[in-house]
Amino acid sequence: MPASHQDQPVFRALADPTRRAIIAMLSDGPRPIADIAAEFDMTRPAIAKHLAILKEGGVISVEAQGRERINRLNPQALKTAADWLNTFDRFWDDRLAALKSLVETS
Amino acid sequence: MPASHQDQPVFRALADPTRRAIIAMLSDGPRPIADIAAEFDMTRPAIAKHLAILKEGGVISVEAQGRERINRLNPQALKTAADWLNTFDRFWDDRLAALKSLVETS
DNA sequence: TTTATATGAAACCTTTTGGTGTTATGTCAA
DNA sequence: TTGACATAACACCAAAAGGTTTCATATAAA
Repeated sequence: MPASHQDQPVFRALADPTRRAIIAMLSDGPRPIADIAAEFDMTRPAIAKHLAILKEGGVISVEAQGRERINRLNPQALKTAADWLNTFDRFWDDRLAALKSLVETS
Repeated sequence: MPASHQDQPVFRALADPTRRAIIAMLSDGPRPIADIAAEFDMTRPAIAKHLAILKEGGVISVEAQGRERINRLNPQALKTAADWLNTFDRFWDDRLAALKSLVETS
């Protein structure tokens, strides 16, 4: 899987430590903004901006539920980035690479 | 493998499309700066800055050779980022996840 | 030794990023 | 219906990012 121009929003989303922490947090289940913001030493608008960038990257989807907006992780976007990185896994993991190609061609 | 503060320089290095292109380029073998810069519509100092950021992230190492400086890919740093992302692979690849745990415990 | 080449390094500029505070809006609950 | 709550939507700011041009320095080659 070659480097694609389309990957940019995902990698941008991953570039900030706060956003990676949000990703990890949402992997335990969806949450509203205020709930997320409570975990950080940062104002809610700042978190809202991070969520907007995560959404642009397709990393989360947002669903309105009454007056709350539920943020849900969309792992497929992470797979995009993982796929690109795993292109290089021949450099560090020959055993796994061999197995993977076996599985994928079966 | 949990999100680590230590990962930041690597993810920062990956955030720019030019730098990802350089990474892909160096995966075919080490190159001097001018050689890399020739492939981009950008001045050499700009490329030099990107290389500095890649080096900060541990993604490349630089070795002086006469008046040239050879830039060599260091895949281990990429593994750091890949490991973090692959933490989420249970969401998209159950078959591979199962196999992986099998391999890793053998 | 002179000249060309490969790079480093500094000064500068514009845009983006990551924050803040404030105000407006829609929804739930008393 | 009134008040509290969850969020959106500014306007604003400082610092970092991503470029540029210019100049200095070290090495190779003529």
